Amino acid sequence: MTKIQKVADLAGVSTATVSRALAGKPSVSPATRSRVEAAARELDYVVSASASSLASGKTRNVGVVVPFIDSWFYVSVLKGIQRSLADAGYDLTLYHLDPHAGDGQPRPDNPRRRRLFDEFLRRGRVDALIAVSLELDRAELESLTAINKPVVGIGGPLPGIQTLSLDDHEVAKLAVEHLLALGHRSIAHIAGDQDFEIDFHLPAHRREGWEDALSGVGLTADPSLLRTADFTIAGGYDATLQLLGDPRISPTAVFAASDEMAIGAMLAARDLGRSVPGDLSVIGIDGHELSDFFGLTTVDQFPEVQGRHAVEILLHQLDGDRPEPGNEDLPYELVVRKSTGPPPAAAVSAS
Amino acid sequence: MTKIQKVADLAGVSTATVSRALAGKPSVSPATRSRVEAAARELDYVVSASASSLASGKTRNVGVVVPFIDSWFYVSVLKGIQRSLADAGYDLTLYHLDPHAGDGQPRPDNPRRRRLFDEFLRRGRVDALIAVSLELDRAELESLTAINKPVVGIGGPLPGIQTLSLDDHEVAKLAVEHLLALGHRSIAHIAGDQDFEIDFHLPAHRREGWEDALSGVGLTADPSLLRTADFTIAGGYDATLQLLGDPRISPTAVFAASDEMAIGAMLAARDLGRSVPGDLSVIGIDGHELSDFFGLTTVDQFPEVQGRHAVEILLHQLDGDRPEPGNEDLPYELVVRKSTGPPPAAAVSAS
DNA sequence: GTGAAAGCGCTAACAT
DNA sequence: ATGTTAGCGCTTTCAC
Repeated sequence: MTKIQKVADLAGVSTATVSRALAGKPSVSPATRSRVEAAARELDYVVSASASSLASGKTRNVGVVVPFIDSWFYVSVLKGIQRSLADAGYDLTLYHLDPHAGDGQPRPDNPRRRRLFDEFLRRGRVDALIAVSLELDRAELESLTAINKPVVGIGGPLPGIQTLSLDDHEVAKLAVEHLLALGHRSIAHIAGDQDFEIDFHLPAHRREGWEDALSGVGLTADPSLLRTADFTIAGGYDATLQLLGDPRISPTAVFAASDEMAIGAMLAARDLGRSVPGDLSVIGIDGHELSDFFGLTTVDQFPEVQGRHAVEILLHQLDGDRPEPGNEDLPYELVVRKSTGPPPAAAVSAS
Repeated sequence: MTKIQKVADLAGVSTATVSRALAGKPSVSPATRSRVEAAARELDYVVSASASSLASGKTRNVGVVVPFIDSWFYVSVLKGIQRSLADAGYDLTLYHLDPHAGDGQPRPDNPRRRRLFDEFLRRGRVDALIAVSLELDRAELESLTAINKPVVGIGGPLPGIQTLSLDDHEVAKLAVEHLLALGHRSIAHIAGDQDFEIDFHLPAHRREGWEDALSGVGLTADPSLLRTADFTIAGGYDATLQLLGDPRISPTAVFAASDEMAIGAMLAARDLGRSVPGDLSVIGIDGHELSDFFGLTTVDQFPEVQGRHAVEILLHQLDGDRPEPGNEDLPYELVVRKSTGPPPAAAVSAS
């Protein structure tokens, strides 16, 4: 392995100058810089990450913690993060804390989780951290502030930390208002179930958005029009089977808390011989890659952009900018496709 | 930050002993060991990753290179890798080399790719590397062997490197033979398109498996029964529309090179009023999470297990075991669900 | 089984 | 603009 001294010798300068030249510091004359660069290239020299980190205290590596790595949303966010980080010359160390695998609630005594906070993050392997949909308890927040490294959270709020999050309440309201504007009055909701409440009560916020949009036009959310599912296509399918099979209700539209559940709803409607949107309108939230294929109307939340934005903030903080604790709302956008339309004439006249 | 000297002081031993005790070395008396552990706990001490790496040459970090991070297969492999690595106390640094974003073919001059091999991997940030579906050229293979770190490839073969791979030819043959055994004689194939040939010619191998299975029973693969698509549901849907719309052919079954394309085929058949498997049988390859929901018959390739297995091999090599260059076949399994059945009676009598 | 001491390879004052 | 030097915090011979 070639080390810095050799490069210094070949270039006829000191190791300090080599270090400066290669780090792109301004205080190096152009001539020297190019001689050093030539020598480094000649010798195929690459700085040792550990030596550099030890001496400088910087790793050029960012940790990312996600609750799931096999769900579309998190993967999209991760993709955005990875791209931006790579472009900035940073590595990305991936940590996974599956709340469904016991990495969730029982915080104080969850070994995986403790280990992440007590060991992995404190080994000094990362310069900063991005926490996606992680609700942290007091102790964890303290660990984070104790290591004194920039942290940005996607999903929030998190006290003392800069976070980005979607206004789930407003997003849901927008989706339901789209249906109301089309004339729907019996709007069912497929909410995320308990297991996902860990993410800052996302299911509850979206459910409340549904309720509020309805009361906005003088309607009350009918509990029998509410079903919960696990955010998957299969879950949405089952929930819709229940909704459409119940003779006591007759929803003309379904608002699902995720695109995957909405797609499940579309498939269920079709299997029951109901046309979408002729007999039933369906809307989701996400901007999932499949929503275009299925012609699903949705509220896009641009997860990849979320990841990119988080990195941007982090890089600023690493550049020395002061963090601005608090929560920033993320952009979203209603994308109307073919799964929503006016309610069937029968329903309108009946109401 | 607490450092090792403080722990040594508190425990009344030298820093060398603290290092040994905490690293679990055998040459420490039980009494000393527990005193050191207590002191470390008391002081909330965690070793500095960079100092440790610099002194020992080991990072306890593994690099993983994937071509895509937003496709089901790679995410599943990644999940398996991440879990196993975390359990073994290793971190995982994620590198992404998108062949579709110009990170593919033009190897010698692709900056992203060069940078990964020339810089990132040589900075000494990782102890080992897992390359998923990466076909490496001579120069890259040399870089890898030059850094003299364990490497295992998923997808292969790669000269001089230990690889794991699916026997795509056999897997495809099995899928088609399943259809043949049910009595099908007109079997279409939706192959992966050119863009994916980069992965060790996976599309070609699967297509050849289709051809060979057919010739095994004296049939010839009809070129008009072959379509290509991009491995997505939408792609499979379109391809199937073409296949079923062409009046000159009348396939009774479709073998798709991936589950997502197979699901697209099922949806297309349904939209055209053909029942699956009544009018058309469909089989895929993957074991995708959606295949169960759609009742898709498939050949499962257990991607998560692939990831776990790769880590297992790596850890052995890291433990000092000699690598065994060469390729190892991965397990697969035919999973019969409801998308395949005998061909319609009309087709059978017509043949 | 434990300690002393010599690095690991680089960066950052400080000096010039 | 460049060189000198003192670490960064740990691990690992080598002694004992």
